[in-house]
Amino acid sequence: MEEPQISPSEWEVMRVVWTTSPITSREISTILNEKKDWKLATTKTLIGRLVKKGMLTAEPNGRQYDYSPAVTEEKSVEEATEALLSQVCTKKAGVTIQMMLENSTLSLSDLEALEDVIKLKKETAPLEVVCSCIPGQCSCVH
Amino acid sequence: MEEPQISPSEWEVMRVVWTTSPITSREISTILNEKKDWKLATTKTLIGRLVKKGMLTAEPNGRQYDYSPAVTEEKSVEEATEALLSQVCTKKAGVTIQMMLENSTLSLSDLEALEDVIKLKKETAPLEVVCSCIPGQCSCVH
DNA sequence: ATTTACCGATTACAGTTGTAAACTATGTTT
DNA sequence: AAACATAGTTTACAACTGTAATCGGTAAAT
Repeated sequence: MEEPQISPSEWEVMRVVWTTSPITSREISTILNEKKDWKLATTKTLIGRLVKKGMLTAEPNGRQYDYSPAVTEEKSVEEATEALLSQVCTKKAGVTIQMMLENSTLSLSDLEALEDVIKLKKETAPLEVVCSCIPGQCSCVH
Repeated sequence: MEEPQISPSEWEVMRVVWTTSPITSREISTILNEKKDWKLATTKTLIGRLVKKGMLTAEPNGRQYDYSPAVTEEKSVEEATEALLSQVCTKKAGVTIQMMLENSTLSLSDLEALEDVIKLKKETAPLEVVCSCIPGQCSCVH
């Protein structure tokens, strides 16, 4: 029952389809040639796997297909962030996000938006986050 | 020259060693039994792979080894966050971080620390982040 | 001294991922 | 009509992952 994941190479393809859809395999391949030294066959393989995983839909159009995303980029990014945060103790989510912040270039409006979110969250923020790690997988004292 | 990555299952082992080291394979296995239905052999395989990848050091102690981390958790988490952000347009780093923020439980002091970082970043923040995606992989107008 | 328990190392084996060639069928060009 | 180009599909194959059994050696227990 595990949700199929989008692998890094597959993600390259998804980004193209998220940006432009419907789109053909040849167009996807042409776009990706700017970044990846992939043969057309490689791109086709990745597209095929994404269709099988239910990440892309394939609409027949003549003798070829028009591909479109079956999942949104937002949802996919969200799942990726959840996967990341699931790997650290809940108490470390703060410093992890802080690290990302420090390592990213953000615009003034990005930062203001973040401030707004933080301001809101402060209204209901706990004094302390509870750790739910099993004993031995983080340094919190249970 | 690719840096070997820590797989999700291997990450479970790393978390134990980051928390307690030096530590033996049996101790690691015992701790993880709380969370994973792994046989001792499975844990040993993962430990072996981590040693081979240079993520753990193995110090002989009698007829067994004491394992310790060869990489820090901070550095590893940092690389994981970089990998995540490399998958989205630089212009979307802000909303991505915002999403993580919204989906996380953070303490008051976490939020205040974030505010401090943001305040500092605002001093040198650009009005707009430049996108460096190849054409077709994001919706920015180049 | 044997037997037993336990250690790391080797082998196993299917599924995923990265990367692509070969194949089949159908349009297109000459 | 024959040759060619092109679309998707099938097959390939090594590396990595998840999960574990088995093996070979040694320390401990009888």
